[in-house]
Amino acid sequence: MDGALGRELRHHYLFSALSDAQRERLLASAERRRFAAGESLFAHGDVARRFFLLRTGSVKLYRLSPEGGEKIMRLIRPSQTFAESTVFMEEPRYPVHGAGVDAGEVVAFDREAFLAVLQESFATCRAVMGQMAARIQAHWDEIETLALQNSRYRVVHYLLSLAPSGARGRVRIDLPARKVVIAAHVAVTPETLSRTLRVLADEQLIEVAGEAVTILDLQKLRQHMQ
Amino acid sequence: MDGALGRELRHHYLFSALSDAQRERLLASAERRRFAAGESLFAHGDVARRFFLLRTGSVKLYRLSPEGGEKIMRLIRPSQTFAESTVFMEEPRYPVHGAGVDAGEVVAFDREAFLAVLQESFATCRAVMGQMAARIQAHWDEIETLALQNSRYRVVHYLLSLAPSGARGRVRIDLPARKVVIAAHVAVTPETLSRTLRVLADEQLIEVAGEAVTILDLQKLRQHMQ
DNA sequence: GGGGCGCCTTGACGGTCATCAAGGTTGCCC
DNA sequence: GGGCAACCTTGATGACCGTCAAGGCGCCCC
Repeated sequence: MDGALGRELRHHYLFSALSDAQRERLLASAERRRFAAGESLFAHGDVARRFFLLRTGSVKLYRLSPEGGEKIMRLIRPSQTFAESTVFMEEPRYPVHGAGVDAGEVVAFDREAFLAVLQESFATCRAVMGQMAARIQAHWDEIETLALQNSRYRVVHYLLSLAPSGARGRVRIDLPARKVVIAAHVAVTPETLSRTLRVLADEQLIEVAGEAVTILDLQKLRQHMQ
Repeated sequence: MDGALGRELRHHYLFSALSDAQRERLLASAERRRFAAGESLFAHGDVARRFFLLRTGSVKLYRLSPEGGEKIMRLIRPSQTFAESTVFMEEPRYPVHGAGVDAGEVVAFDREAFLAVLQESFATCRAVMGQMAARIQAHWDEIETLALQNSRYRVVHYLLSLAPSGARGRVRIDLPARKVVIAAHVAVTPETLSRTLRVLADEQLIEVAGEAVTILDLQKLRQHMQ
């Protein structure tokens, strides 16, 4: 057992309402797993016996288009959980592919063990439901982004979604991944992403330096969406 | 109290695990509401005190794009619930607009009352979580659809999503709404939808008669997506 | 330091689809 | 039946963005 991991769980809000004994039970059936960049964690359609907590590195959830293009549906950052929703499916199967972007480590929790613990803790049930509600809301946002006809709006919408909610004025953003990955996430080609950022920079709306994007005036950029 | 509604709830899987007393408590705080075509039920950003069960008619959940175009995110059919996820938000606000498409009636349940009942019923918690998991999966599918670059794929993908899962060969589908509405749902213009259906018909893949679309060969249409 | 390899950028071109505009079809009401 | 209003279809045009191709830039390793 790993003390650091135990502490991490105690502060993770999916697990914070559990007793120490319950957390230990969960961890007893969990598996820690290192993964390399590009390594697959699970495939779309696989039977889902586990869900995950990312400790380090980054992970992409994606699907493959008919032509083989990969559409990234979500980028996972450390201390986020993913594939929790499979826990509640009648016939649990992963609805997407999951693979490493940058090497790291996940904790893979056992579905059955988690369900057993949930049964004893309404507070944790609520946390899980809250988490899923947040996911659903994030999906609405993403669906909205993708439905935006032109790529410029999609990119701007995405940049705005990365800015802290309370922010104003000048905001520095670190892109969570390489630009190819970002492009796959907003459903444009890397070329178009590059060009779009260029135009935005030319219009003095942003500055780009590698993976650091600075929004020069948040309000002004927001207005551009209207 | 309405006996028919009570019976309906007993067979709805979000409520079926409740005792009669619990169902009555819920209904006591619920409101029945008739709505007209186009009438708003709630606006994006409104504080959410209620979630809904549609009894008759149809409802659209949508957002407005910068230019004022309306992107329909989900079409609700009778006996479906919607906006359940707001129940679990810290600061509950509707994440989309909701309005009638065809006139009908909803039951509006009180958020707090539902939470109180949930606390007493793990089985219902599980049903809710299952429901939300299904929503999340549906969202993945929709996000995938929208990320598909060309409109033809989007339309075909949508038609396929309407076919019963076990079906084969010739399948008749009734579009769940007028074509303008469908178009807004797959994020194309009505003109493009019309042309796309025309082409598919010319290629002997489907037949269109008003709101009835017949897929002539399901397998063949599926292959067209690869 | 130089070569090679990713990654990103820039350019040219063509297909797809949104837009604008007009015509057709259906159903309803007087 | 005639007129009107939705809704849908069809046509013409042009902008946008995906594709292909080439060039630049940083980084690592020899």
